[in-house]
Amino acid sequence: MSAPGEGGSGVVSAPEAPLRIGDVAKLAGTTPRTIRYYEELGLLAGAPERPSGGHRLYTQAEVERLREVIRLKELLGVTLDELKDLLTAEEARAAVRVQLRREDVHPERRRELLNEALGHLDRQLELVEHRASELSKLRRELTNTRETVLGRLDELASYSEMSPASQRPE
Amino acid sequence: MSAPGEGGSGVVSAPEAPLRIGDVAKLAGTTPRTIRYYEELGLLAGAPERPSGGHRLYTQAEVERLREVIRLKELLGVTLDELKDLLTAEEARAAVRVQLRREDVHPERRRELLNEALGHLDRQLELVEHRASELSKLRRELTNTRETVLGRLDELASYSEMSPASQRPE
DNA sequence: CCTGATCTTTACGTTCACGTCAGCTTCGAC
DNA sequence: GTCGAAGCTGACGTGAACGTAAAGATCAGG
Repeated sequence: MSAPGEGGSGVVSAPEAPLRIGDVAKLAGTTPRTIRYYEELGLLAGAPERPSGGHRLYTQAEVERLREVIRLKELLGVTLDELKDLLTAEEARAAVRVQLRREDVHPERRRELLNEALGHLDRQLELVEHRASELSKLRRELTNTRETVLGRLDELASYSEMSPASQRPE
Repeated sequence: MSAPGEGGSGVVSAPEAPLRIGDVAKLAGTTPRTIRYYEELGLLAGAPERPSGGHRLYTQAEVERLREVIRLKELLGVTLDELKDLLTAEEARAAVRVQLRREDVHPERRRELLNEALGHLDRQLELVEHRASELSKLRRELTNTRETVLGRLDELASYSEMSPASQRPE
């Protein structure tokens, strides 16, 4: 995906042609309205780039972000507000990463930041793991029932073998 | 939970004192309104027992059922209508079980019923397994990130050891 | 039998997560 | 520069899943 060598000008590493809201929507499998809504809620950090005309412009990264938001929404089954909190924490972590890039951060502060990030991660993990385990439980229950049904079918087949009377099932 | 030996009369195996809608709601962690709503949608098979006054009466089994409905709703993240379909299939399977109890069912018919049940189960399993795997994926991603952060913290600790300058973190 | 708590139906209100329409501006391609 | 497609900002509409209020009937205990 993403054809290389597009731009006529000699800019290296693909200048990432700016995407318009409609394109982003299609790429993420949603609608412009939804994107604006998420932006309004603060889920998508209202595209700061609004050159000349008021049209929103996005990069591929924003598409990934949107995809992630949608994915999390579906998987976690939380409200958009709750999701916002989670993502805000996520962004805090990203900010922390930027901070940590610098070498002149006091090691003490470094630890603080890392521990904070750890806390956020653990909160999310708890949520995810709980749901995951519940789902696994349900899955096991269903597979068990399935096995039972299969067993009954086998049993039925055996009987058929023994009594050649009711052969030819179809 | 559920204190044994309650009834004064000598009826064996607990006659299951009939529950009223408010009790059921509390036991299942929801509200009467929700129960009536589910009943209206056909998710709960509108309590056929309405002796004398029009008040609904339930058994413990109905509570379990309600709990299951709520559980599935949360875990599968489907609409109540979709959930109804799933549960209807589930009930079809229950009906099949009753049918299968009888011995005078033609083996051919038996197989049909069992295969039908299998189909329903497989549909549900597909749904559940898909979600479960997606969630596991997310869980893995989060744990990985967590490991990375932990690594950074370790790294930080090592540095502290090497340069005794910035000791005493607190 | 009285009374307060609980239940009944009916019906309108509410929140979430968008859909949709209106009126206007902007983009892009010819 | 013209013109249709796409975007913009309100603003109102909508379906799902209940909440809530009203007006009356019923139940359980003293």
